[in-house]
Amino acid sequence: MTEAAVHRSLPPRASSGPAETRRALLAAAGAVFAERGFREATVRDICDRAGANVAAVNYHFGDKERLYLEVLRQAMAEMNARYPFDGGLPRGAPAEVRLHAFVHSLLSRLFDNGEHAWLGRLMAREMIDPSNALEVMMTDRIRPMAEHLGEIIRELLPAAVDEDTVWLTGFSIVSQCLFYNHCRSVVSRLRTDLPLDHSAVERLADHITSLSLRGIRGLAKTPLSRRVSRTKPFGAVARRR
Amino acid sequence: MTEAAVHRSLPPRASSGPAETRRALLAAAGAVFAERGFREATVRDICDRAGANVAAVNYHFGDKERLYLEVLRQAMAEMNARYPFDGGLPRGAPAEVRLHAFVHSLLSRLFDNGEHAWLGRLMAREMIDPSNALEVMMTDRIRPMAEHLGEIIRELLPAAVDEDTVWLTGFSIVSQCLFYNHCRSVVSRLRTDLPLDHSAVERLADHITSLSLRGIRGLAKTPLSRRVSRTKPFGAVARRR
DNA sequence: TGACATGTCAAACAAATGTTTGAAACAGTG
DNA sequence: CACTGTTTCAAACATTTGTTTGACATGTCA
Repeated sequence: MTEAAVHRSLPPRASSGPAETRRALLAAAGAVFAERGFREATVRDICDRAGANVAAVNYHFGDKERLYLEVLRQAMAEMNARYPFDGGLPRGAPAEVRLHAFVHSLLSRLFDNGEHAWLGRLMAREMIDPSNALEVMMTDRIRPMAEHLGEIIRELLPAAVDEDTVWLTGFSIVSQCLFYNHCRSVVSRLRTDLPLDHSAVERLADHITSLSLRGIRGLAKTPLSRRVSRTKPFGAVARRR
Repeated sequence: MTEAAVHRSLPPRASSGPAETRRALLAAAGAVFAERGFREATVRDICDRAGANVAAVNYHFGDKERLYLEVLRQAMAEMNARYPFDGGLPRGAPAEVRLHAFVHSLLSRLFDNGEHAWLGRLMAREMIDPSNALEVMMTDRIRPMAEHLGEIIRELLPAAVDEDTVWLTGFSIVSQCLFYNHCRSVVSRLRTDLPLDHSAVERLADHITSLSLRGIRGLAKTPLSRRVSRTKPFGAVARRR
């Protein structure tokens, strides 16, 4: 029995007590891990922000790494529920509309400024410095997202197109969204007047979707024109020119 | 006598000596900084790999941070010279061709596997965790690159188009390239058969360039169709729907 | 050769950090 | 109240890490 007041019907939401300590630790840890990265984040900093003792992390979570994984799991679950990549659209909607909803949902998530706003930064860190947490991200979010986007793209392309092209097209679309997450610091240094928050989502989603749709439609009509002869399928050994 | 010929006119490129120590430290530091990040990289690790004493970093560079900045400066200079973003093309070449050269050059740089292959990773780190080094990157490479790409895009778009659109289009193009740098770990987990080295450059450059060109050309013809009414210029306050 | 500047090295230092510990505070139960 | 299990806390511990230090080696040059 980890909690003292189980026999009461009220949840222990007082401003102190074990459950509150746990919650405060998770909240503080998310911010600190995203701000500083796993290694550079210190449990002392986390505990200070949570108003808890240094030993609290080890008592409640075992060690720093298990706290990290728990933080990630909770934030992923909440953000996945808040931003479904179908944007709440039915599967029968036109592919163009579903693509726009996908892009809009992804951008909204990246520009979220709520409790878990730090998740984007934390995920960017994991992609550069993969740890066990990246596998959680892959199965919980990235693989399902890729699956969903692949369906949309296949609907927009002729059936004859190969899988490589579907993937490359998906990467092209996702990359345009993630750019504002991974390169936020660069964008704000290049264009200081460009707001990198939810107020930019509509404009960016429209831009990315329309540019990509035209790119895809053209691809459907003209299957790589003359360039197809210069390219090799992946897996083939390419020689330097 | 570790090196016999310092007093001669020959540069001290023997396998030991002060200059060689410096060189070995720079080489080792680049790899370690990119692998582990500035903070997590240890001078002991760097010195071990360089075959030097722990005190060598402080003796030759003052402190860890000045070593870091020196590493970055040297690698940037070498990579900037090796991969000019105009791809060696004259300014008079058609914009479509120059765009392809730009994308090809950027991808080649990201997939470089030479002495400074680690620079891409180090830059990705800086974008997530900006330090003084990011300013060096901005002035040495990113701002000139943005300038160059802007010229190409303006040539491809009607003169009447606003600057915001030029920037967004540039971001769309660059993002598709950087994706394979920042999200390399994710891509390789999604498609294990996709080679993320120079053998993929041709294919990726063709894909990104053609998709983007169609997107741009469509933008030139149809200026955002009905969607233009839903978007606001940056700087205007956007309301939630 | 002998003084001198330059590099190199092992050892030590001080600060930071994840974790442990033992005591104290607390709450619930008989 | 006494007893028990849970939670908190200050202090301590063991490592790691950037940097310093003083001795020693090396090459230069008068």
